[in-house]
Amino acid sequence: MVRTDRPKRKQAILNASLGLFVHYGYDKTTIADIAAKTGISKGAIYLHFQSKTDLFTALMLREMEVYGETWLKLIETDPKGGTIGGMYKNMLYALTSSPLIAALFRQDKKVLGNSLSKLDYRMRAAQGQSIRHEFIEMMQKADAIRQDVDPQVTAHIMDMLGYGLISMDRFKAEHDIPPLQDIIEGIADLMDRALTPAGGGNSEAGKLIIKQLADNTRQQFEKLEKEKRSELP
Amino acid sequence: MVRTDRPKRKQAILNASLGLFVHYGYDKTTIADIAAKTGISKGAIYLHFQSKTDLFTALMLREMEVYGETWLKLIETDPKGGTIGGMYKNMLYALTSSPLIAALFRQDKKVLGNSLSKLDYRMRAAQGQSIRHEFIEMMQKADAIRQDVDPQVTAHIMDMLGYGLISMDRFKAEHDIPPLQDIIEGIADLMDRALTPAGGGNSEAGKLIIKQLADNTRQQFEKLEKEKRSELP
DNA sequence: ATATGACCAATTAAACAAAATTGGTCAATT
DNA sequence: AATTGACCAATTTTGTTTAATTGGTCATAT
Repeated sequence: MVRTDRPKRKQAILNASLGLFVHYGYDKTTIADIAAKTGISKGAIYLHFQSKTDLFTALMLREMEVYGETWLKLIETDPKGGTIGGMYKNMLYALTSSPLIAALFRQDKKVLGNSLSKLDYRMRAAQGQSIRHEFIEMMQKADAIRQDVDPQVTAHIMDMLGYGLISMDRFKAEHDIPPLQDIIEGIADLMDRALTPAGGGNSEAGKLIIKQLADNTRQQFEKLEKEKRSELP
Repeated sequence: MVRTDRPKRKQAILNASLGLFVHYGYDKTTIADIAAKTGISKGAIYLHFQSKTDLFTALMLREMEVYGETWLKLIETDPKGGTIGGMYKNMLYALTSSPLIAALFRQDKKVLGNSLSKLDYRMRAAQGQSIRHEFIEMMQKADAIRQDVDPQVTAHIMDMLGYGLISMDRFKAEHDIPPLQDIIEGIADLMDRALTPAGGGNSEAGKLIIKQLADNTRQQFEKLEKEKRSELP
């Protein structure tokens, strides 16, 4: 009777698989690999997860929650978190802090595997994590963004930048890309200058909306996780 | 002796192949296809081009020149062509006006073929068509861009937007993408607001530099074409 | 001189079998 | 009760052979 801390081991498995999935991709990572890296046997994996797909989904959900929490923490900490630039900056920092979420965001088949469609429907729910134009509209109503910009177009441009941030390495050599932090700060500066209303805008109201959005996102992820947990008693 | 206008037929071949290359890609487009679409025989193709690679290179060079000329014309016509936003807008319009150049810019293997490396070295010369930070610096010296932005980062962000403009359809559904023109105008507006110096900047000096850049690019392409033409008498 | 299309060598794709790998199970062990 | 790892069916990869396609040529025709 070798008692082990079940939740702890479960996390250890997820930790080991995170590195493997990011490095080798879903298809090329085997259960045996994960077991070996965790330091347990193959069978033990199935004491915690029904299947490989199930393991991957669980990992994704965990990462999503980390992402949401990181984001929320950044917003609360950042005194400039109420401006559109500050908000975007924090979102990008959170995004780039989790390589798996970044892979999901850019629909990276190398990482996500070639049979992405077979994966849990929850994955797809989270894929729509792009900037919604409704959010831009809310920020406009709160006077945190200039009234005369097109919400659809602005949201799309923000998506382009988010996409570019995690994909440019495919098309530009590493040494031609400035440090990630510099790019993010540059984008934030650009956004602030271009989108802040003439009078400076209402930063407090902005912060409230952004907090709402981040919390919404986090709750959504949490709900997905609960949904999943309740599947198997 | 069925006299035909050689240059005219050569262009007809290039016209036919442009559509085929863009639609089916380099690898899946056969010489027979091109001949059929042009309405001539397979052998006749080789009266104008040494090889398939040669044909493709010639087409690319032609498209590059069209791109350069389109750009230059837009700059000269546009009264706001001296601002950074105006400049970028015109570049993007020119870029999106040629699907092959766009494919080259985003290194699209589907279109360019899987053995891109075997293609003419000239192709690779033209791949480096990203925004150079030296250009941003020149614009700063001419007081057409704010002094306090980082040239490297700004150039890179512009690259990200250019890349996003021609690649987002891979990652967002067609119906979630605003009309191309709206995006380009939106980006130009963003650039102008964020990068124009406080006093409004020196638009005339800016225009001069931009014209120089565009003309430089065009001349570079022209030189490549001459280089190529002189290879076979 | 210009153009054609049958023809060929060479590359690529299809088909198939054989070998190896992998997700998942379970009797045996601790 | 917890854990293991040999085991298995099923899928994936690899190797091989055959068939089809394709870039390019050239004798022939106009």
